[in-house]
Amino acid sequence: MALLSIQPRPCTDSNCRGQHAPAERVELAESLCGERGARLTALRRQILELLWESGRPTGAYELIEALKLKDSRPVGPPTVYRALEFLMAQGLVSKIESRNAYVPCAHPERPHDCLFFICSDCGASVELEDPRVAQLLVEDAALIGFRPTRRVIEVEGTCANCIAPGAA
Amino acid sequence: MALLSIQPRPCTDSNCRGQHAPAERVELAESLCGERGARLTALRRQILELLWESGRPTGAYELIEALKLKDSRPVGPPTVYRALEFLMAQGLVSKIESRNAYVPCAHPERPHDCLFFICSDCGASVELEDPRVAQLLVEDAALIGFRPTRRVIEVEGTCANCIAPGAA
DNA sequence: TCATCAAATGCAACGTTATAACGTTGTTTT
DNA sequence: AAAACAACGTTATAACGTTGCATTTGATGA
Repeated sequence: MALLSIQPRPCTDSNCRGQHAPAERVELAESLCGERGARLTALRRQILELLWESGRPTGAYELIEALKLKDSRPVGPPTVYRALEFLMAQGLVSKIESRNAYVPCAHPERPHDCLFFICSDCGASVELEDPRVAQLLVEDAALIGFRPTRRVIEVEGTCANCIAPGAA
Repeated sequence: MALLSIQPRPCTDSNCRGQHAPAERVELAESLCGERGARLTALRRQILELLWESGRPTGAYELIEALKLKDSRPVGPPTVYRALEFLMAQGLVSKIESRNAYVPCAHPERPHDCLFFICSDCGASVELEDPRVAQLLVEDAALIGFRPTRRVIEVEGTCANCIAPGAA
């Protein structure tokens, strides 16, 4: 259970290559929800924190376990899934479909069709924005008269760390 | 259960805009497996047929039901999942991750990183190839030192038929 | 302050998707 | 025939997700 190791996590977004601590990210979520009149309750906030602290796509049932450890509050699956639904609706979290797992979004402040690169070795995921890909998908959709609503782009493979394990 | 309605299915692949009947597609699969020394057994073939006949992403348990109806042979989940695994390994079938469902591939004769457009209304899916998207993903992966193995690109939305229901 | 209402959460049961573990069949090779 | 192997069958169970309803919480207004 690496869920409780609080670590900054690299943000490899094409527009932003700094480092962000979970706390910082959660604060941003807080203020965004404030602006929008959406309620980031204690539970929702806690789940978002866990996702930031995890550093890899995390399953709903893993979150349930982590919440049990964190404050001995037992939470059922519906509760967690509802919280995830809220977080996804706010653009704060995305689902990794190929893993049935959830990741926090680096840039919830703007609409985001992200690419996810997921390492088969270590399980870590990296989020990237590429407007060129988004544009091509729009064009391809138009070709067949298709009106897109949601995009899922996930690339599985081996991340830089796991290719060259010397450079931890 | 629309699984047993045998219909040709439009192939909207960027290189091929004709129509293909399921039988034709299964024959191609047969000959490909022959060349490769892979065994397209009765069960595997039957599942591939069902997928071509279905015309939309189809779940493993739906296939189990369809097999029951088709020849009163009861088949368990592991059997179906193994057959799907084989078909995917041969490039004959892809999994639609956002639906937990499976579709036959229009062009198993060559390696294929396909885009899938899935209609939220009618459930139909259309397969498209776009080398430009593939190329961008390769570039983006290189940017972060990532070595890709598998790509999942799925666009949900509304298909042309469901946007303009007059033109059935 | 208190009644009220809606949103959020708790809870039990259930549904769906996928795999583990182990046994059987059937074909090929020797 | 016996060994070796691939495919398939069977049972159970893991993993993921939802429904339906009861309860709590928190904002709003008389």
